[in-house]
Amino acid sequence: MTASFRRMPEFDRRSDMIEATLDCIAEVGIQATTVRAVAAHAGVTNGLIRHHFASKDNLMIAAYRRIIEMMTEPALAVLRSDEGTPHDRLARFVLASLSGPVADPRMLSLWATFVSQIHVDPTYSEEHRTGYLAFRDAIETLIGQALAADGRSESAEQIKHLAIAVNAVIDGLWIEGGLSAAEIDEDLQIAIGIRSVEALLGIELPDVRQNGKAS
Amino acid sequence: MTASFRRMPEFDRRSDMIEATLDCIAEVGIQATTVRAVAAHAGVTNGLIRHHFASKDNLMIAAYRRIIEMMTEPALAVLRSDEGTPHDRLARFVLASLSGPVADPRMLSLWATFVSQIHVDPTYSEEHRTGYLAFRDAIETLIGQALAADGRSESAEQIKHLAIAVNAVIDGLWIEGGLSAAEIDEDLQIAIGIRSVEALLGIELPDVRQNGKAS
DNA sequence: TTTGCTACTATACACTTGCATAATCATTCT
DNA sequence: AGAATGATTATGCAAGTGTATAGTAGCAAA
Repeated sequence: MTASFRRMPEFDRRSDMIEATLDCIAEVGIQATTVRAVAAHAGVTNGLIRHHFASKDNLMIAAYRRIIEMMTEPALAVLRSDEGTPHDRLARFVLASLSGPVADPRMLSLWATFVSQIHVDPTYSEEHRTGYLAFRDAIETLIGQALAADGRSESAEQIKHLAIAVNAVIDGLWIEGGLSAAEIDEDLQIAIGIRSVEALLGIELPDVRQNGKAS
Repeated sequence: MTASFRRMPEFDRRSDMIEATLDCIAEVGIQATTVRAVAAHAGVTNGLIRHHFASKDNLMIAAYRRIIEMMTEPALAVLRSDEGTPHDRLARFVLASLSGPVADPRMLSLWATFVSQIHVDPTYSEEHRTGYLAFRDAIETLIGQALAADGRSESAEQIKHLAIAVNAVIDGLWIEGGLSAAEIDEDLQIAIGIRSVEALLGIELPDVRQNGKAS
């Protein structure tokens, strides 16, 4: 007997499965994230996964791409938008990196899972590189603009070093938040982030909390 | 036919297997780190692992404990030693966290592997908490002493927030170093770390590079 | 040397794994 | 309506999984 089923557009089904994969990894870990477990989570049979993704590896890579996108998108959106002063945008960049879905502890589990694969499978390594460089370039650009607006004239290399430091604080706070979970207040975390960036760069940032696109 | 073997003291064999487990995880990932793979790496049969560790889970937990120890020991050693000024010790703490075996990219893979398990298995969660708190308390203590030495009088809460920020920079730089591997110079990484801590705390740190126990 | 202990090996078992294959059923095109 | 297409299910397989169990052999004590 064959159970009845609904047909779905290619794209939606793929997304469903990728999302189910992420759910599985976050909930039961990569070891228990089998093709069957993902299928069950997505409400389909395991055979279907192989139909849409040639192999489990492909599914995992697709899931990794999705995670990178979810983690960097909010912050990169700030870079793309030309609204606000450089200081404003820098503050919103920090805010975007430490709040919302990005700050979800679940995201840390997923990120850690894939990071642990980077030195194992070169495919992950490549995916990581792309996302990482985009993120740090964004910080570098924003820092450069903010410093320029203050009439400062750091060298390109100095700016790069500052970007590394700022990137590190953001990453570190993000991890700390994801690991300590409910223990640390998200608002406090953000406040520390803003204050740290101010200290690192020697600038003052406006308060951009909550209202994502304040003018 | 039974192959010949050497008997070893309980402790050494356990250490061997834990080390083999870490090697496996770093080289082939947690998925391929099977009991048999670990046994092969340690040069014993799989049955022996179960003899020394009741289950694979126990082996993994033991491996996690080992990693935590390897990662925090050098820095905590700085805290324990009473040599040098507070500023000196703070600088050496940063140095210890970003150099030597701790900075080995392999360490990042291992760390990420276990972090990805924290939200899955509460056992890992507990192990993590212990190590993490010890580390951040150490930073808090060192910062408090350094600020006091400069005649500053931050509140306990302010110091805690600064510790969170400093911890974040160190963690972030450590990760950045582990992921970018040979791309970033370790000395530069350390220099950025020291400079960042100086900026975050508004203090000046001595140069303690290479000579771990300079006066 | 003999005895006892247990670290250690060898083997097997039940179960899970990713993947393959063939049969179905929903949809679309003519 | 009828045929073609391909998304979807059902089922099976070979390899690999953690673990259990029985036997072997190194080593210490007598």
